[in-house]
Amino acid sequence: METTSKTEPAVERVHAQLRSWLLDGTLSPGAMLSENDLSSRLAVSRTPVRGALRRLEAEGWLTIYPKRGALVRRLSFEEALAVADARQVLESAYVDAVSDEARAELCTRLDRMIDEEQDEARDGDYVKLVNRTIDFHRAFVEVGENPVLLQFYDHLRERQLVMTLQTPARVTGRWEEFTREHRNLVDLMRTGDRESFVTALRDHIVGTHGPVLGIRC
Amino acid sequence: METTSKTEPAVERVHAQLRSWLLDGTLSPGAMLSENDLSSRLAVSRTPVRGALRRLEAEGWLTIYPKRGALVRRLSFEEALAVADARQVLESAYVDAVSDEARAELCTRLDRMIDEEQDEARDGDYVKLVNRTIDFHRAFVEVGENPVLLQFYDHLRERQLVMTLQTPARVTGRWEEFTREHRNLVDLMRTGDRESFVTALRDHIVGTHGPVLGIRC
DNA sequence: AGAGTACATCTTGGATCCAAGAAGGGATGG
DNA sequence: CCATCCCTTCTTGGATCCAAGATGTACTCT
Repeated sequence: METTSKTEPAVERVHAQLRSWLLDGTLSPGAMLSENDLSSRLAVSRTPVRGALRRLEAEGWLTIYPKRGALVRRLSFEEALAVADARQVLESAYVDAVSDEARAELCTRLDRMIDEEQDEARDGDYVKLVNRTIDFHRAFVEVGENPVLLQFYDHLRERQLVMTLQTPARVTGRWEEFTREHRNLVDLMRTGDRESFVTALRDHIVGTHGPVLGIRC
Repeated sequence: METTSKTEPAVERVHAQLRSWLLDGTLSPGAMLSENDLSSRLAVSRTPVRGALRRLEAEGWLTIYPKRGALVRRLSFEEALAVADARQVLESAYVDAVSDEARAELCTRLDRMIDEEQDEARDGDYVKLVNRTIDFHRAFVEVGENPVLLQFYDHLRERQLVMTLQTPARVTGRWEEFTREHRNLVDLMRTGDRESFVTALRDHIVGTHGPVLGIRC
């Protein structure tokens, strides 16, 4: 039987720490990681660090060059486009492939989320606002109730997050526009008009991440 | 130990070997892996084995229970359904989201593949036939020219492959039907009728994978 | 002086050592 | 006779040791 272990292995802690450093920009793409440095900084030996690096490599965060070191992967322009396109595919996957009740339920939920978006935009709480928009887009995938796709989607968003961290904050005063586009997406979702939804979503994603992709890479 | 190729680290070889063992059924779901056993069998120390296990864990093949060992993951019924659904989402992603020329080109290519399917079905070359059908379905994703999605798709197929290896039942006499359904899919793709394509694809995948809830087609 | 080479140093990869914990078995008590 | 507890043994996780390769520098030869 599987019982929960009392003590968490060091490799888990190291992996979690490195992962959070990757997500908050402490370790940015192009950085070269030293096992010695990490092990001394985390007060463990090189063994758990190596295990964590292997995992992060398999997760697509790093590329390990034999005898040379671990490099934090930087997405190419083509890969960044592919990530955005993949997001678009997943978010529009269930527009016309889910029951009417589920779709109606989703739309009321989305409406609530947009209302909260507007409140937070008024309050100027940008951090919450960003999280809210992430949840908004994620909801289009959640409705499919497919944990495999959802996990992959989260992976895509993490990659995008790292890319945006690289660019100097440029999202400032377009919240009104975003909210309007979000409302439009919900309307199209409600009517089940897949064709229009796809094009609107593409414009929205390209309009949001396009500058990031174009300016910086 | 000293004559190992200097360009390829041992951990790479171990990882590749374990991966192939997972794909050919030598290591089947539910198996418990022993580091000592693997290291002696592969004539390396436990160190590269551990690294390979970490990578395989991150790739979703194993779950490592601390202080207990590595278990080859067995997909639950719900996960198997999710994988099949995810495949369906990806294969139908570009039915109406790609240029007419690309779609026409794809369809002629698919027609050729079905012709070769029939040839091989006549010859009774089932191994080639299975690979051909895999290529057939993959082509629907390839047309999107999205390496990120394609890699994910391959991952899904690998998981399905392992599941089919688990089931002793082999589908042998339904090739005519499969070919007919494939022709139908190409027709729907050619007209760009997404609605019908999705339902036909769902029936096809469920019809083939449902009975054993492993894979086939 | 410039280029090529040899060396010194640093880092990673593999092997080994040691400790902690989990599984199994046997003894003991109810 | 069965359940519980302890002890032995085995496996994994972490730390350390050693070797091989890569980098950078300084020296030498033309």
